[in-house]
Amino acid sequence: MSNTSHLEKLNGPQRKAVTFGEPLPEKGFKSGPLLIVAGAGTGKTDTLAHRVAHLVIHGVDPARILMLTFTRRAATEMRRRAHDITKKALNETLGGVSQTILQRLSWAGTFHSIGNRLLRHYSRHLKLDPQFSVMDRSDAADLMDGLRQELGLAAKEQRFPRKETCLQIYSYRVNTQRPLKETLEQQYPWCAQWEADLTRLYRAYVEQKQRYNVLDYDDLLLYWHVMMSDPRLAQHVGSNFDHVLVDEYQDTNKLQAEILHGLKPDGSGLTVVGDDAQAIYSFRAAAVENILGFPDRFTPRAEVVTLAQNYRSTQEVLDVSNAVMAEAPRQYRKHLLSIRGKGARARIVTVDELQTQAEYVCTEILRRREANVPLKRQAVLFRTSSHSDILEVELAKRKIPFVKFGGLKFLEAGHIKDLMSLLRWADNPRNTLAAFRTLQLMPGMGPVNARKAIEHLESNGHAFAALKTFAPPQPASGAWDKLTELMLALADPQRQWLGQLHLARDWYKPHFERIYEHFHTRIGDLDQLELLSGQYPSRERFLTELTLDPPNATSDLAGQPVLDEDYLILTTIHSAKGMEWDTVYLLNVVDGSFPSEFSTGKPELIEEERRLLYVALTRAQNDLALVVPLKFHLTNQSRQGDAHVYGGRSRFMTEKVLKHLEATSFHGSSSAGGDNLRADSESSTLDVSARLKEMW
DNA sequence: ATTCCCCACCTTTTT
DNA sequence: GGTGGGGAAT
Repeated sequence: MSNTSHLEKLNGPQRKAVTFGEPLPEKGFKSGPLLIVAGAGTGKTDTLAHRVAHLVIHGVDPARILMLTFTRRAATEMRRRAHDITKKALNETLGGVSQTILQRLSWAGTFHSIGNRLLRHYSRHLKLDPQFSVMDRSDAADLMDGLRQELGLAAKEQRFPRKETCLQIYSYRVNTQRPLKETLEQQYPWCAQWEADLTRLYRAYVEQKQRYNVLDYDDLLLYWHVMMSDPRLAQHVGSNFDHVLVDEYQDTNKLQAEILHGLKPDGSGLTVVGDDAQAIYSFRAAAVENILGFPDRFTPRAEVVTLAQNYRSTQEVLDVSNAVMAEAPRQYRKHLLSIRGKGARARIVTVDELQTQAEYVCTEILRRREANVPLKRQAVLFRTSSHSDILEVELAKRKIPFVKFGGLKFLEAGHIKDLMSLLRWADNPRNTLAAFRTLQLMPGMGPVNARKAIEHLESNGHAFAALKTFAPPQPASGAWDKLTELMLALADPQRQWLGQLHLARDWYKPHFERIYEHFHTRIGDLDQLELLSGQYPSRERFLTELTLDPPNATSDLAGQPVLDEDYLILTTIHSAKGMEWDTVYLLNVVDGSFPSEFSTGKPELIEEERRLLYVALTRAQNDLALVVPLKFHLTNQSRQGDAHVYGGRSRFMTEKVLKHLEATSFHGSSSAGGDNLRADSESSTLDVSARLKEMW
């Protein structure tokens, strides 16, 4: 094959990973199982994308290439890179690309979203109604809570686990495929006494979901998994794909590994990429054993290619990262080597308190920007979403635009859930959870009447026409007739999606204004939701994809135009994985916050925190600053109280690590004087009285 | 049966 | 600052 220009920029191991296997005589490409162990910044996603391009060049149908990842953000990135690189490679080797080839490269996404697609497609083989709704986490918790009350578990004399805990246990047990007893003993020992009750609860939970025709996140994997445990179905599903490529393999769990195994039992065409040092999802039942044990799952063993050449960061940045990992008791000997040379020394900056930290970061960001590093090339990372609160205020004050990833819960807001419920119900009349919420939006409709109405509908085969024959309580009667009309309109299969959200909003408006005291502050969200709805081709796609892929940044809510401008990135470390920036600031490098106080109990949790730190550090290309606020307000303490702790630099900042860091400190305005005011005589004088008059 | 009001609790990380 | 639970008023 002379078509090799796409390989030119790759190093040896990368090229080996990209080309592993052999072209088939006619067209197509055959390969055995392949594991790519790739340290941070070694170009793993790029390598994966090049491999996709390589397959396509050799005539593999892009529609028969399945690309899976664990997180949404990685899925987006993988899709984008695969698309770009394939396009480029095809242009160079074949002298042109037909757009349809690229469009066929559509099987790329998270395990959950691909699961959703496959389940809807294969639903009739699974006795599954393809109109199923996908519940988000809080829907699932609501459902769990209802059953918890119903079964009388809430009123135990001894405290029964809370709904979130119940759900966590359930999810962990499902994703690890281990017995409940074992899950309880090892992960939730304080709940071990409730094994029998929990089993009862979970059985009811599963039954209820089936009755409502709803699936939770775990079900998307679980149903897929069940589908793959039937050899004939598994063979059928697997035969859709010649190649399966998985990114972030270290974060997959048992269920996902078994799904892969079912898709490609002999490992043919299976490529997985990962880095054991970046495993940070054990709380989601991720199993590092997946990646460690991958080669031996197959006979002959899977090929292993290791990438250690780091393209991203300067050696100074890598020195710090290597030093942190070197202290992990369980040694991951992977010494990252930069091809970029030494670079600037990474800094550890001490500030007196959180406000100063915010000021320091803002000051530095602007300074870097003057040095021609645009805001987009800079990022602020933190352990927990709320850690950026104070910084966000300061950024707003200084008019520095930013986008925040992770933590934000647009879909959790009550008014969004109201509207989503209404649409979910219209989309899936059996979705009683959605119906229950929607019905109670009307005045005079509480749980009891809502249940009556639902029973009435049930006995009429869930036809919305039956709403007409139900007698609602007096205060609801007006709203009731309008709801009947609305639901019939929305349920009409002829009705196009465009405009449905607007119809729903019209009905919702009076209830919205009655229910929420400060409804004005919430109207913007409804506008956003309506705007967002226009981006989806159908109601089902809107509901499902918004649940699986919620707007993850404040920017998504701030509207599109902002995205053309320069903006700073704020992100949790979990959401930052796979990303890179010129300059990275890491907040709160303080014990209790980093590692998180919730993780200080068990050694393996501490180790995960260490890997998390490693992920954070290795995001930086050129400039890295760790910020250590000395006076750290305790979260979770009494609100008015000024409780705080002093000292407590992160335990990961040992002598050996500090050796690679330049220690400095920063004094902000608040530490300058006792009265907290800037000694600043230059500020222009204000004619206050004139200003006040201007207002009228 | 519903609604309203007060109080406790809250905040890891993601699909 | 918001939400969910519990209890009293309507």
